Amino acid sequence: MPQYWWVNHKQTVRQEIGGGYLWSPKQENNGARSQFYENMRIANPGDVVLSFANTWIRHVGVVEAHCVTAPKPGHFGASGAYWAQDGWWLPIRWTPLSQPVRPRDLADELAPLLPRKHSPFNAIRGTGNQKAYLARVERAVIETILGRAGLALEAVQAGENRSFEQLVEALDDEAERAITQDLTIAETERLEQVKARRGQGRFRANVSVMEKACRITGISNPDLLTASHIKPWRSCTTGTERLDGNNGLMLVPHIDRLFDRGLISFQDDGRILVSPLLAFADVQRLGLTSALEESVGLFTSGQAVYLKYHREFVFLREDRPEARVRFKAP
DNA sequence: GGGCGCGCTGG
DNA sequence: CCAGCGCGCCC
Repeated sequence: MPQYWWVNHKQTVRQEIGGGYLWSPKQENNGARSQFYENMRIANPGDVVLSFANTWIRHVGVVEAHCVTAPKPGHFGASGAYWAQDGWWLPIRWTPLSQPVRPRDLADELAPLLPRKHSPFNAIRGTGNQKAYLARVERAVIETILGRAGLALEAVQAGENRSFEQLVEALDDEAERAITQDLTIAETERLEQVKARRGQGRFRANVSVMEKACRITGISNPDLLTASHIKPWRSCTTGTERLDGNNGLMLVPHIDRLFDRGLISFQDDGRILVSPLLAFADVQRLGLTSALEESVGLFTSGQAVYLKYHREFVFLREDRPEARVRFKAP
């Protein structure tokens, strides 16, 4: 069953509609959790989203794939200058409404359908709710809005979504262009940084020195392992970060993706943490259950330490204390 | 299209 | 309580 969402995004509506995505920070600037940002991770492919901006709903979208960690889009410009550099990126296939809808005109109909908390819209005042970004709504809200727009929900859902791999490729292509166009970096160095995107070259060599097997599955055959970034390659801001073996794990490829989505991660005591968003069936299918049982004590002094922070994980090494991030209990 | 006040959320 | 943040409104 799909879920239904409503996004308030006046500040970035042009970029997000034009680019076919939603982007949000992972937490508020003071580190506080935001349900509206967490919803970016809860959204599934096939979910339906209403786009609200400047008092109008002008687009409806279908979520194309799960969110991934990604840097703040460069073309946001001055909008959201205070947002963190890294956030959640959720690909959306948008459809414009030939008859845009002003929810204020439907306030009486919407009032009983909207949630009491985390509502994107105040039906009494007839205004969008400040603070709300991606908000969960009932199917009936979508049907009411689309009914007024003269558009069937089925027509919106019909159509091909791009695959997760295609979308992530396109996202990474952007980061790669930035590197290849940066002529302040020597050409050989640019090449190595680009190779690191695929877990190849000097990056792989650096990681393999310290990581001899996949820490989740225990697989040690190098042919089956990908050199994966802990801080994703597309989010790295320096060549050092892109090539640093400290910023890597040898993982089997589908585990690599789970890291990218923040669904599995290491705690600083070495335990593997599985996000509640990952279904238990997935955990079993991946063969993670035994790893979970035996996961305590994977790390010894001097090895990489992983910290849980609002269900997102950053890494640090004891030999790089300047990069230390304070542990915050969930 | 950018700045300011307002009201909801979370700490 | 206060801080943060995105809307409505204003220009």
